Amino acid sequence: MSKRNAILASATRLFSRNGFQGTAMAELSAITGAATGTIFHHFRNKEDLFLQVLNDVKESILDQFDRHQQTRRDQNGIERVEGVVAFYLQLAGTMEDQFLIIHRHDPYQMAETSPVCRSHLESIYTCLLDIFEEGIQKGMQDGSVAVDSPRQTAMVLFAMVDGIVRLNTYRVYDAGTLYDSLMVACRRLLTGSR
Amino acid sequence: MSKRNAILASATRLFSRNGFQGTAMAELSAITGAATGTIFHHFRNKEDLFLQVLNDVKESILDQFDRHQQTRRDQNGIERVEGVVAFYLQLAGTMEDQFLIIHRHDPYQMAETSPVCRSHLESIYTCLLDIFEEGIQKGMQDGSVAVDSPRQTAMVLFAMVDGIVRLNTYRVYDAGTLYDSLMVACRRLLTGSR
DNA sequence: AAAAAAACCGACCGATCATTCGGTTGGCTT
DNA sequence: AAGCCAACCGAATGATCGGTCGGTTTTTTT
Repeated sequence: MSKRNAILASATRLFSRNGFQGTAMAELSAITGAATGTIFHHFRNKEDLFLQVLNDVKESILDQFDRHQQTRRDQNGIERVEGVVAFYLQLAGTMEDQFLIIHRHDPYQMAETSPVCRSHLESIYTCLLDIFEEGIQKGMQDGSVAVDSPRQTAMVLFAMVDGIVRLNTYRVYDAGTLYDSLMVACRRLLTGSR
Repeated sequence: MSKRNAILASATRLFSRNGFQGTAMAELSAITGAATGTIFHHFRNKEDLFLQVLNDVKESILDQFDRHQQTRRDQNGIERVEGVVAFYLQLAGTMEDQFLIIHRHDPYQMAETSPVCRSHLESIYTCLLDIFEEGIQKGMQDGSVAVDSPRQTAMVLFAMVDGIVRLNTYRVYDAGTLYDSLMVACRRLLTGSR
């Protein structure tokens, strides 16, 4: 692995665990074995490094969902939505660091001054909401889903699933056993019945 | 207002807007007019100050919900739950700073080393979940709510409502128009129908 | 193999950080 | 009025921070 990629990988872990301000370039240097000069040779400054990390996070998450979408073309609406929800929960576990970064306040704070950062965040949310909405709309056509507004339902659904993921990462309560309840809630939300 | 309270008030705003590490004691000193020596006279260190702020956040949030609960003794189960959801959304607007603090990663990170911090967080979540669960259980008795597990449903419901609040504060998408959709989702989740 | 370019190094810099400390003030008790 | 103590002050401190720079090594190009 090139030094640049090693820096990016370690930065992802440090930013997700300790946050933007809690991550020292000296620590990143010590972990990767790259001199601080090398880090600043590859990245203009700390914010630029964070932006590159966020870009990788965006690309890997969107890539995962694109791949998932292509394998589920035969399912009906509600099956697709439930599949996406399950896949989201699974990804939040396997790509913990990436999800932690977009769950922290760092990128949203940076988005207030950096259009690039805002663009990354919007890409992620647009993609996720589109996928939820697509399943809902398909369900409205094949009769497996009955809601008023597909977009708003997608947002509420996303807020619910993402909220569960957060409860899980915060570890104040054990939300790990909520999988079944979440699925029941998801089905109720989309059909109005069990 | 005493200097101590002025420090606490300004610290709440700074911690919520800029986070724990993004808040400088010198800035707090400049805003409040208190010398840095005065701040450290009232609070052992920065973490102690944050803990006091979090304690105030806990007390004010719990106080608000206690007061709200006492005025709704006549409603049936689902009305109470919907009332709590609406009140939660309203509070998230009027007590924006307090909610921002418990939405940041700062307290959860501190909770890993500080039992006091963890205790505050648990108090908040326990109280909120208990209130949701109480309404659900009342609804199961009077027939207005039909779910399997009241506690798990309370968690899913809370995750959904809190997720909407987060979507709102992050401002990547305008979630301000989701009020009606959230209420519909809430009702469906609790009854299995519109 | 020579030259050019890119990757890499680590000592160094100025700024900023949380925290300390010796001293002053003002109200309360005796 | 004397004594006391908590509130308050702000200059000073040592550590740490992001970032720079002049130089060396490695890779690519010609």
